[in-house]
Amino acid sequence: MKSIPQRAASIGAQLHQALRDAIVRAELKPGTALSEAEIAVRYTVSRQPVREAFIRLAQEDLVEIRPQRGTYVKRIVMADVLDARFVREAIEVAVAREAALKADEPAIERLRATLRAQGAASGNAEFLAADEAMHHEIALIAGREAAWRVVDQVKAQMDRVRYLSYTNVSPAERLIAQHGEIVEAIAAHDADAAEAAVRTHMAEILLQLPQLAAQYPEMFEF
Amino acid sequence: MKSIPQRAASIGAQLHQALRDAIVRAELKPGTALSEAEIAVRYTVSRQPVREAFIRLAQEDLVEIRPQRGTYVKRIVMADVLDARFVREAIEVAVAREAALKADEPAIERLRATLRAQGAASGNAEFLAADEAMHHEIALIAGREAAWRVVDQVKAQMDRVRYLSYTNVSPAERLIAQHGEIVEAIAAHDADAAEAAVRTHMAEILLQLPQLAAQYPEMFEF
DNA sequence: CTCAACTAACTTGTATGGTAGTATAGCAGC
DNA sequence: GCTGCTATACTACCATACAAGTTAGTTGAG
Repeated sequence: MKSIPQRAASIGAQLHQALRDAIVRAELKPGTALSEAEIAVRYTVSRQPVREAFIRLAQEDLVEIRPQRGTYVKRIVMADVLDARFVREAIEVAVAREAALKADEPAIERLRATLRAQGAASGNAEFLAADEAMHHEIALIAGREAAWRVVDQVKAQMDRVRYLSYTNVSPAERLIAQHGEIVEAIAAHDADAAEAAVRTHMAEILLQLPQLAAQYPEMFEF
Repeated sequence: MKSIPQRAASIGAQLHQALRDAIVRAELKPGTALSEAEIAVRYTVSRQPVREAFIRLAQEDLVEIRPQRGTYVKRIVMADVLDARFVREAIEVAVAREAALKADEPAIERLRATLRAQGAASGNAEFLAADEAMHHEIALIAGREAAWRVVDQVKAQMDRVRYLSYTNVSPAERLIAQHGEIVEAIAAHDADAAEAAVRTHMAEILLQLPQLAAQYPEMFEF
């Protein structure tokens, strides 16, 4: 871990990261009005970097810029979440199949390690981080880092939903068990089983969605 | 076609669109140095909107902004093209399967119409536009507009390759025949056949890539 | 009381000046 | 001829000022 000086990222980029996190974690609630000027004074920077961060966020569909009117945290649109799920399933199925073919012993051990880490996680945020690490690791094993970046972008819409409830609707053990099946399928180099396990896992969010939409209606659209 | 006044998009957004087109069509060659100031005078606007357009392009991996150094049109990275292909295949396979299940008679007729339009297309740009229309139509039939937006973004890396050669390596008849198979599979509501046809079609670019990389080495990296 | 017009306080969009970091060409010294 | 410093001409980045559009509230006429 030789993290050399590494020129600090531009203010605009830092802001983008910070705001993105806040939106995904629902600290900035859907529908909230942002304002270049307001954010600028809060972070004691000029409006320009804030504006640039907004542009990045708009391109990720996390905020909506309405010219001369204001910039708003996008409400969670049911259809968008379902579409994100669809895309994510398609990509992750293909990734998992490749991982099942390519996985060697050390790779499998790394997967099992992330599984144990997730079991030991305490708290919602930590659990979700471990969840993400697991999926990311599979992509790395398949040698599809770029594909993971697409998934990472798309799944922001899904994560917003997951962060809504501190105690997830789906119990942790259930999700960990699903992860276990994926890992074992990959370890067995069984691509079909891996595909099936991923599809089952990806269907899980469908169970949470209606309940959360009923619980937080002001955050959803439609 | 009632194109109401429709507030003109911001200069930054217009520039983004224009530059994106120019890059994908290889009018701006890979490796070219851009410059906020230079583009600004060329379009007679200030540097700020140019800067914002650059940020958008950077997020799409079409340019690389090197702080205090310059902004460059990204070279075509072989691995990126292959990854884009991988993601696109994963998504379009899933989309085609859904389309095969959902397609009704008028939808099938629209597909056949795009096929005829492609046969009548003259010139490379027109042909590629028809190609894109075909894939887009399938996504619309499946009701996966959002998924198509992801494909559209990812496939920019592939289109850059396709625009390199005015006479595509793969003859038009061959590609049209492949499209025909996809359409007929969807018309027959045969999801498995549709999947197979899409995978065959997506493999086509793999044949062009090595030849083009050899022909235009200065545009590639690695 | 009703409603239209004006005003004031917002919003994002654009232009411009200045700053700091980077690359390069030229010159001095060896 | 080669190396190392220095001036200079770039670059992206940030701050600030101004412009133009939107919205809400207030005021005044009917």
